[in-house]
Amino acid sequence: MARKQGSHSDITRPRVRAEALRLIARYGYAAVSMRQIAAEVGVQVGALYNYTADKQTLLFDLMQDHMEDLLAALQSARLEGGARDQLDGFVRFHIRYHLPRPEQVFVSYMELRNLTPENFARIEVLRRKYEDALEVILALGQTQGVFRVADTRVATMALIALLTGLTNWYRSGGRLPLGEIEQIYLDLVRKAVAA
Amino acid sequence: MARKQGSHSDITRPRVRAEALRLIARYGYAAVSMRQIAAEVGVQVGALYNYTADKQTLLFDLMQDHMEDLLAALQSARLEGGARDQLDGFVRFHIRYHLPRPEQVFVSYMELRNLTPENFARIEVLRRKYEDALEVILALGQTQGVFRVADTRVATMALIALLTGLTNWYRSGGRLPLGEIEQIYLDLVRKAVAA
DNA sequence: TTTTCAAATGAACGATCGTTCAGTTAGATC
DNA sequence: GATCTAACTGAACGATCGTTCATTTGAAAA
Repeated sequence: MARKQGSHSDITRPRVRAEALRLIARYGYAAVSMRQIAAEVGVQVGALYNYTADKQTLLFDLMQDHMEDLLAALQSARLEGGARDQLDGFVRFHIRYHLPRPEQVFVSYMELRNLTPENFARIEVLRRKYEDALEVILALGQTQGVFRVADTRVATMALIALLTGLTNWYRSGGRLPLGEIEQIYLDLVRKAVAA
Repeated sequence: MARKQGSHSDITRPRVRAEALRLIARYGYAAVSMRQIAAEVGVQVGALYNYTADKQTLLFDLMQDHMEDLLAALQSARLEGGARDQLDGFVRFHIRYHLPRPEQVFVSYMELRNLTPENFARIEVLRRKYEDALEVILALGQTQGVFRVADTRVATMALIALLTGLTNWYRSGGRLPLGEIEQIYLDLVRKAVAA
């Protein structure tokens, strides 16, 4: 009979994920050893292999979970209305989803080269879906005449880079409150694509 | 008497730098061994230590050289005229300097966490100088009334992220020629900060 | 109380790591 | 041709790496 309550794995499994994410975000995948992760969790290194096939899979799972959670949250946001409203919604969603998760964002953008080619391809599919959601909005605004960009794909890449950059320098408790920064980014994006 | 012509070090030294840069850009600092670098150069690993004190210094030197070359090139660009002209000049300079150097850009932005705290602080000073050059332009345009941004510092960080993002996805021989992409980015930046 | 097995230990595997250094080599200098 | 020395080799150092596995542990199930 499988143990259903108080099972150690229910506690240890998420802790492995959490400590791996924290350490990899801080020191990088290649610089973090399985022994370091185990020490932070409070187990011996061998115990980690009850929860992951190998180190590579642990990294991939962290990145895949992040991308799938991101896409699910975007779906739940249910962006509606005209292109302008949808763009506002996307910008707000992006900022509010990413800022509280600096470690996931950092790992998902910095450790791509440490994925095997197969795993890399699978993450790229998910990332592309997210980019496409923005491009669809830009294309809609273009046909509605409320946006004017020379190329929706280039504008998409540019805007996502602009938005994601915020995660790299924003620190809570900084000079400006989050709401104000959100408004500034909203203004920059609106103007950049305005007709 | 020191050998002045045909000295092996005149050949080996730049090759060590070049192969280290190439490998680190591809696999990451922590994932590249001194033996890999030596093998690419075509020497034994011990020979590398004629050219660098240790692996950390090799990384730091690559990043410092990049930042100093960047700042020197920016000085040489001699941006003049009104704020609008200076902003155009900065955007063009940034794109034209960074795009031919994807490896330097990649390493300088991705390997910051692998620097010792002392070396990190020294690189940050250089990076801040570059950011400040753009912020001065934005502040000038703000007082001249040709730009309108809610916060010059936030706008600076946002624009640099937007511009640097180009280096991450641009591949020569892609769908659009470089000149066209440059024009698209120029339009996005101009509109984003427009009064 | 006894049984059961998920969960974790602890030790070991071969491989690789950054770094050091005594010794060899080969080209410029005399 | 002899001398000199910058440049490099080749071997070694202790440490650490990812991964495996027989064994132990302890709490739920019987």
